[in-house]
Amino acid sequence: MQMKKEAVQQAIFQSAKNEFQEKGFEKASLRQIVKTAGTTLGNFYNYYENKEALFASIVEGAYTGMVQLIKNHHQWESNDELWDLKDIEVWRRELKTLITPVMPAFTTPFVILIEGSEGTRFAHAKEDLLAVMEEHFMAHIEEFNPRYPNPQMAKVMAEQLIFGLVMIVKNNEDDEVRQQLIIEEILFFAIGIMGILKAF
Amino acid sequence: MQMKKEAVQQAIFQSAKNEFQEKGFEKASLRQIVKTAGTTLGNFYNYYENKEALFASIVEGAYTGMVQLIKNHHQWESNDELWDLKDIEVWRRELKTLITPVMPAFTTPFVILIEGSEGTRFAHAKEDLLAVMEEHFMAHIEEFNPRYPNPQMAKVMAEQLIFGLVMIVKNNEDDEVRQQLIIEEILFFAIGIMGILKAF
Amino acid sequence: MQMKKEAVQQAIFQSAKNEFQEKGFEKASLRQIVKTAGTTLGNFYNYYENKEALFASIVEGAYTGMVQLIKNHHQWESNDELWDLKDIEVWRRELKTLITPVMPAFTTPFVILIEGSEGTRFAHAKEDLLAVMEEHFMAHIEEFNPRYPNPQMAKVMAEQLIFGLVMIVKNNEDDEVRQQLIIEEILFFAIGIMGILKAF
Amino acid sequence: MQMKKEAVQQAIFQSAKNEFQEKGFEKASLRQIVKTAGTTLGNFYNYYENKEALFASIVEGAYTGMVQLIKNHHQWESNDELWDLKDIEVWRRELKTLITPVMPAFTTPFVILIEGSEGTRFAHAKEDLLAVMEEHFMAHIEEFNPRYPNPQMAKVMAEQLIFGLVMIVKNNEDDEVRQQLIIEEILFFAIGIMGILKAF
DNA sequence: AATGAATGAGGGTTCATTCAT
DNA sequence: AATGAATGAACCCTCATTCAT
Repeated sequence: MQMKKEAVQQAIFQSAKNEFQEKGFEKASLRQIVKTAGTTLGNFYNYYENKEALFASIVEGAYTGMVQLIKNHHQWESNDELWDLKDIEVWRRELKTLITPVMPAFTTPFVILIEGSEGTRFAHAKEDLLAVMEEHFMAHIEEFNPRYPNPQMAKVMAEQLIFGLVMIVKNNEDDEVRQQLIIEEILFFAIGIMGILKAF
Repeated sequence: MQMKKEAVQQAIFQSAKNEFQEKGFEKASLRQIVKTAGTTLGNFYNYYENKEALFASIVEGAYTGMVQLIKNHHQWESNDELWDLKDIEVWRRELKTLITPVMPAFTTPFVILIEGSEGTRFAHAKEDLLAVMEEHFMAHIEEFNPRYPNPQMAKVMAEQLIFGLVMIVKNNEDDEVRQQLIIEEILFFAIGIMGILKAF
Repeated sequence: MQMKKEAVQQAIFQSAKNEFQEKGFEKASLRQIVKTAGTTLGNFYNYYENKEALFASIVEGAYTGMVQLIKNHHQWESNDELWDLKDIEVWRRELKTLITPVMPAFTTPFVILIEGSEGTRFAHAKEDLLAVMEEHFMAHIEEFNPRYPNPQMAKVMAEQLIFGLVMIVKNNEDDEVRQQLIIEEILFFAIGIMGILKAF
Repeated sequence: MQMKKEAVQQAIFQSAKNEFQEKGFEKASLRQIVKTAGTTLGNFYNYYENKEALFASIVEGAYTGMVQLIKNHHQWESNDELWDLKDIEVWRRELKTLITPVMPAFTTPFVILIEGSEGTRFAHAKEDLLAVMEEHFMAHIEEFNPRYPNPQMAKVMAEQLIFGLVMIVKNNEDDEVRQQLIIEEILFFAIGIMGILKAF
């Protein structure tokens, strides 16, 4: 019973994407993955070196994309004059052009990378992204209201925003929809933060 | 070597709370729990029927509390006249009185219930809370801007808010701090949502 | 079906000693060991941390004994005036008093340590002993015939002597017999070496 | 990508020789062998029936050579008048002419046959050779000192001599050097044995 | 001649749970 | 109340071998 190589590889890859998204790296079972893919455990090792290599093959692209994003994160700030605009629709348009080029980053592998990489060499990815985001939020607090008494919110915000992005990707297959929701998400954060900072 | 019954039970209970919070139900190891508790695997079964019963003992209170909260969630709406207040400090004061009675709900067991109950009979708890919250956010959309083109954000908001509460509890031991951050969190959501809804 | 703890531990230990001696660490099968010991694989881990810990429990004593022997190996030289004695029976008596205190080193665990420790943290033991022995033989060559044209024999001698000791232990259970044969072995080496060195 | 048949066969053969010498039959990995040989597992079976057939192809010559040597071993004795010669240099010359014709026997395949054939139909080869050698040494004991109280040394000697030959071949590539060391080895044994026998 | 897909058995290890003591 | 011996299933992984292409 022989299949085309690529077909099995693809079957394993897809099956693994599902399993890893549902359970994360550690809880995911190779036995389950290969069963769903319609092959055997022994045969799996004709396609991937081991469990972690399979995981890496799924997540690697998302990881390097994320690293790039982090490296260029100072560019985000450059557009912060937005904050002064009164018309929210202008924000939406601006955000759209800003977001479009990084949209490829927000796919299922990104979700797996953030939520499911404990136990792998990518485990630090989430922390790294988190650190950058927290710093970013902290900078905003410093800028707009250095006397804001709850700076711990910067971390909460960071975790929440990343989690929100993950949820958007997870619950929506369509690229267009994802982009629109991400725009709303960012808008929501911008407005919310300005709101709680302004008042003190 | 015999200890007072209650002391052992407490040791197991505390140790389990840590283990379950760190790893969730499925990844948590009874061997690790009893080792930290200073007893043995065999003895464990003198105190709890099995792994899930131990989990239940930790999470049950938080669960029934959550169910109560959900049952009474129509009361939340009643105070939504808040939304019209201009002075954000008034909101903060109002929220404080609103939040205080439900603060006991937001403790470690709540975190475990939401994040770590996969594989137990409490697995649905998160979904239930989520459904109510989503409905709640949806109602706000309906009320303030029925033509808002991204109603999927209701679910994102719901997941995000719950996650935010979990993060606040997880990262802050002090009750006072927790409460303050939860107030900021809710404020943040209120302002953010109003912001993205208003404009259309 | 419950046995006395010590009985099972002993059964595993003995079974493992056989298996390790026959196959060495890497080829030895835990499944085979526990089957011979009359227990199950799962139960094995109630007695030993893992395969290597079991191996270590067998070999550790022999290893530290060997290290001591090596540390004190300069004492061997001090008695080399023996070499001048004409009467071989005097040698035998001298060797007996020399050998007696180190006899406990030459047991089955020593055999396993030398022959079967590849793949464990004891893998270097054989090399260490070898190096000391080779150096020892080389010193004799230097002393008695620095012009001997085949100094590579020092290494061959070293490997052969160690191997001979291992064989003696392996093929003879009785302590008395072992000691006598070891004496003959050393005598044999002494005479043989002097013989091939003298002539040049 | 097709190679000349013989070239592939040779590549496998050489690669296998290394692998079998390093690890022995059972621990040797066909996957490793074919990888080093630059071909694939599947293709391997176009050249050899299975793992053991490959092993046999390497070892067969050494085995039949050894069998011949054993069959003719009575000839060894015929030259034992050597033992009476006083001048060791004469022995060396005599041994050289005696050894030269059998030198082709002492090559890598011989090493593999002796050290690495466990798990194959050649497993008994070492025992066979050993038996003959032991008998040989025993005969010397009978001849020179029938009252020697440690006849078990015959077996030790046999094992040691074979092992020594293996070590010499293993550690020295050059044929000339091998031959010289083998001569020294035999000399060493002759002198050593005479030494320990004489005295009783 | 050559590839690599597929199988099935075996390797060491961890786990929750049961039960005799 | 407490121990730890015992089980059986599941985990990831490697292996020699077969076979369709």
